[in-house]
Amino acid sequence: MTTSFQDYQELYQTKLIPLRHIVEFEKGLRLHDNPALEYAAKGSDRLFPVFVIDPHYMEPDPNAFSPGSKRAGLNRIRFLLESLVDLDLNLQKLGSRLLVLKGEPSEVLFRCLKEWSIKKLCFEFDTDPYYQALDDKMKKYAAGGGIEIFSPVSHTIFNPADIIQKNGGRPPLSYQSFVKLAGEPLWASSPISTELNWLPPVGNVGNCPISEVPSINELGYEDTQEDERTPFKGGESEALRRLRESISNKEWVANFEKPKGDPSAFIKPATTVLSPYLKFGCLSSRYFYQCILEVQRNSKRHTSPPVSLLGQLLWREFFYTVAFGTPNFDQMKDNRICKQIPWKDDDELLSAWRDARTGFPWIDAIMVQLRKWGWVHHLARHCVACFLTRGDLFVHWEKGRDVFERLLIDSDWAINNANWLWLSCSSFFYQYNRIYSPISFGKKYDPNGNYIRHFLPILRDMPKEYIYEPWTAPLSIQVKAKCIIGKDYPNPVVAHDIASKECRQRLYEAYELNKRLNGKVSDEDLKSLGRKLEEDKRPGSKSKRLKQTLIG
DNA sequence: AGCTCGTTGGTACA
DNA sequence: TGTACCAACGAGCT
Repeated sequence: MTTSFQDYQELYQTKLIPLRHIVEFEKGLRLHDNPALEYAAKGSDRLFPVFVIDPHYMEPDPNAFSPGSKRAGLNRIRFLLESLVDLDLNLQKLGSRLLVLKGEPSEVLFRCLKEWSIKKLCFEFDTDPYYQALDDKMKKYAAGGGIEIFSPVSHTIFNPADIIQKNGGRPPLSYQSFVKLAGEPLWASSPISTELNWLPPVGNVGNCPISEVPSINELGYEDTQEDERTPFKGGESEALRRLRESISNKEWVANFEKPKGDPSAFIKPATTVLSPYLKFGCLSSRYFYQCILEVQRNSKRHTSPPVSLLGQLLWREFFYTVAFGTPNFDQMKDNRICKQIPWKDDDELLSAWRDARTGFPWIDAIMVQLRKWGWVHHLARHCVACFLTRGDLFVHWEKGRDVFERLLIDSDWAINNANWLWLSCSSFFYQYNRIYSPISFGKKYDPNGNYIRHFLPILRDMPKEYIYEPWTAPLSIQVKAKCIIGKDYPNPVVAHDIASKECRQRLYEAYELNKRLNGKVSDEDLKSLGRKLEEDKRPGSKSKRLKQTLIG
């Protein structure tokens, strides 16, 4: 004989069956300011803190271009595992623990809900398409089973849906209009909860296969050497330590100006490096916001958005909002805010860029740091993204996006795609004449080339006069520096002066096409422009025309 | 239709 | 270190 749903209701009310809740962690790997966790804990007798290891995300992929899974490089997987270990430890301090399960997340969760007779399922609201799909499945299932779902917005400061609604159903497309719409968060003047001092005990897990947080080896990876690993350690504890360290220098916080940061600083990075902790929710963006606000209130003067530290958090909010409100945000096709541009499909140029073989030391050093550390300075990201797309190689921004998405420990679906749209002049930013020089930009910050020497040791002994353009060094100098260009270090894949001019011309024509067709550019239109541009490139081509003739 | 403004360019010149 | 010039974009507002 089975027990009906109504019978269960009565049993719960009379407390014959303890009230069992699940808090499921996706991002939000923290105890502080975690509304889903607090709500799940409230009024429950048994709390099951769950994390599901999705093989799709975590299983080794031997075909990938770098160690890791299909979707994530090993540095980010390690960062995630460290964050889970820390979360588990922090839960244990309150008499709870993290229950790790493996499998397709919705299947695993359905089973848990059934096996543990769960009444409430709580998880943080997530705007990423991958989690939206999962969360929708869970909501449908729960609705059919009389299970309450609580899914608060706590990964971002503002609710993207609110902002979009305020703007008449479409996301604002400029930073300033976003800031105006967003205003101050409701809780800006009243402290948010950051202390959690009690959790209900974990219930009997029955037949569900629970494991500890796996190690890298247990997931099937061979561990990399220490100098190939990111120096940044995952977890809430490390996030809060880093936060306190950053904000302890009040003057630095108050006077922060992003564009003035030094992209070549690597012993002590010019920014907080809190991005990976925000990405995984080891650090609450709302708590971070509150901390910065407090420093500003106690300072005589401080910088303002967009360049201030608070302004950086608002960029994150802006991009989350646009990404949430724009269908096909992560591609050029069928993306209403993305310019249609006939990018080249050139795997050789792409792999030269990806594998740090462009022959431009500034670019290659950044790509080495990206691969080893999983983090590079914001402006360094700009340089390599511009170089790959509109600046020099004219390779599709989606290709570069994929590489960043894999290698960055802070790679975040909304922010990564937004920045590639930005840097490729596909959306948000359109001044395609402004191209970062792969030679002079880095030199400005680091004339001696210390950054290059560190990440490209083959160029360690190259005199500073040539280190940004080693192909110009006389052979005798190359011999003395033990680095022959073309043998020990590659020749440049393009001549920057020529390549960048050509890119400008291509962008000009693509913009003209978008204007003429009012953004409705078909595949055929794009292909035909692509062919025309290739034709123009040929020396002595009859169809070669300059901008001036087109304007006239 | 016209206006202002825009997270962070490069180069030449004072 | 500051400024003019390059060439001239779109979003959002009036």
